[in-house]
Amino acid sequence: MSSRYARPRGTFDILPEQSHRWRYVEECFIDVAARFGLRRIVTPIFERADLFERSVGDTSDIVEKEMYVFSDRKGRRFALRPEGTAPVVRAYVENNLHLSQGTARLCYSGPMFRYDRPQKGRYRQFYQYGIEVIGSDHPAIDAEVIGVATLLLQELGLTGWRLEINSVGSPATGDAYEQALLDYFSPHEAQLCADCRNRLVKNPRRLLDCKVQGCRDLAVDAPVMLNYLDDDDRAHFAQVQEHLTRMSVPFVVNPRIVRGLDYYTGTAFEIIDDRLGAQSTLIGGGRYNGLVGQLGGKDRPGVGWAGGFERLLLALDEEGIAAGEPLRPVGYIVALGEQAAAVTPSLAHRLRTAGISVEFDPDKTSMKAQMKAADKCAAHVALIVGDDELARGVVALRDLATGEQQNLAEADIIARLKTYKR
RNA sequence: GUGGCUGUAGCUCAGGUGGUAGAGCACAGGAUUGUGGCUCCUGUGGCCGUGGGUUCAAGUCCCAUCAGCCACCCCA
Repeated sequence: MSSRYARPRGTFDILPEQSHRWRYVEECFIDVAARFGLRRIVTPIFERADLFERSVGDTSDIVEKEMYVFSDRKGRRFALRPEGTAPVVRAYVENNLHLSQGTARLCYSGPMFRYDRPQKGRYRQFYQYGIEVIGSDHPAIDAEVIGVATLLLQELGLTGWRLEINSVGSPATGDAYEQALLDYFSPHEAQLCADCRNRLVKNPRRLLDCKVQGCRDLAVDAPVMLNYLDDDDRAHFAQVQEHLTRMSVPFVVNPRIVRGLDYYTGTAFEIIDDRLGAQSTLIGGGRYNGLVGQLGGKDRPGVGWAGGFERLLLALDEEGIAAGEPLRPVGYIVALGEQAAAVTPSLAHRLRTAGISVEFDPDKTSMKAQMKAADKCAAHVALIVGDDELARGVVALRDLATGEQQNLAEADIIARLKTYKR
């Protein structure tokens, strides 16, 4: 149970019995993304620490207390990436993608790192998949981006989620709104919980979704962001909704949605599954029209989202969806006697060269043990080779599901095995 | 960073008030000299998370620490 070197807190091993599910889900994501013209981009797992400090916001929890920061041998400050958008935008700017693509459509997946207290659906090294579309402010793009997320969930067979959308406005209207919140809540400061008193100075919008009853009562009559949007933002948001409706993507407007990262502007959305526990956000994202310019590029609008693989798998568990199948060999070679054992490796290699998956275990010698192993690895057929078969130049091919068995010359085996899936 | 619960075999867990460990599953072998799944029998497997303390004696009591789970916070 206790090994000398335990894995770091908040990390996990993906063992073979689970790894096929991860692969399945990732392939499903890539497949859906491809239909939208989203092409894969891969960025380093660590970046200059200030990339995140500037983009995500240096007063955000992420950079204040959750980043894995380290210095290299020359004293440069780096951070294990806590999120995917800033690195993608950095790559967009650095490689001048605005010149080669009209609107860049990108997708990515990989590990992210956040020094959080682990709990259900939250880890220190976790895996995200996400998309970013950079170069257009058109509301159709917002709707399309959201559509990628809902289509993915739909194709995975998931039904227990809901889409909530909001518009958080531009920096200017956002500031005005936050001031309105302060004006509203400040007189009641004494009635707020300790966390909310802190939010008052740090992140006023978070006052809206406090879980403490007293704060919730106050929040009921608080100013609503949507009333502070300027005409452009309001029209944009309305069109996003229109497109979603025409796309038959069900959504609810939730004016309380807050995004935790500073770079968000305009459309914000979350896909929530309440069965996942406290960490119920399956996918979250929104528009970030100032970020590209802020990171030194031409001023280009962007929209995107990210989702957590762990939470997606949790949701699949919740709905009893298998998500792919574990690897199983077509054939398992059962070698009886030393003569057979001597030719088994080469037989296996010829079959594998022909594209057929076969297994055998030279450490098992009894027929019983080998047949059991064939059964356990779920092989479709057992290829039995003993003295009789060797003498006659055949292999006994036993279908493990039906029990039917026949002798075949090696030349015929390959054609026969190819009739089995995988 | 805060709080609650929990750490005993590979896995899931039993082990009143302290007397140096057990089950089921899994695994291995056998019943069945070359035929798996089912059944039965047998067997392997344990620094009882780690360190310290109390005691003649600690899996059991006390302290610390690490880890897991869940929640707060935050977010994917």
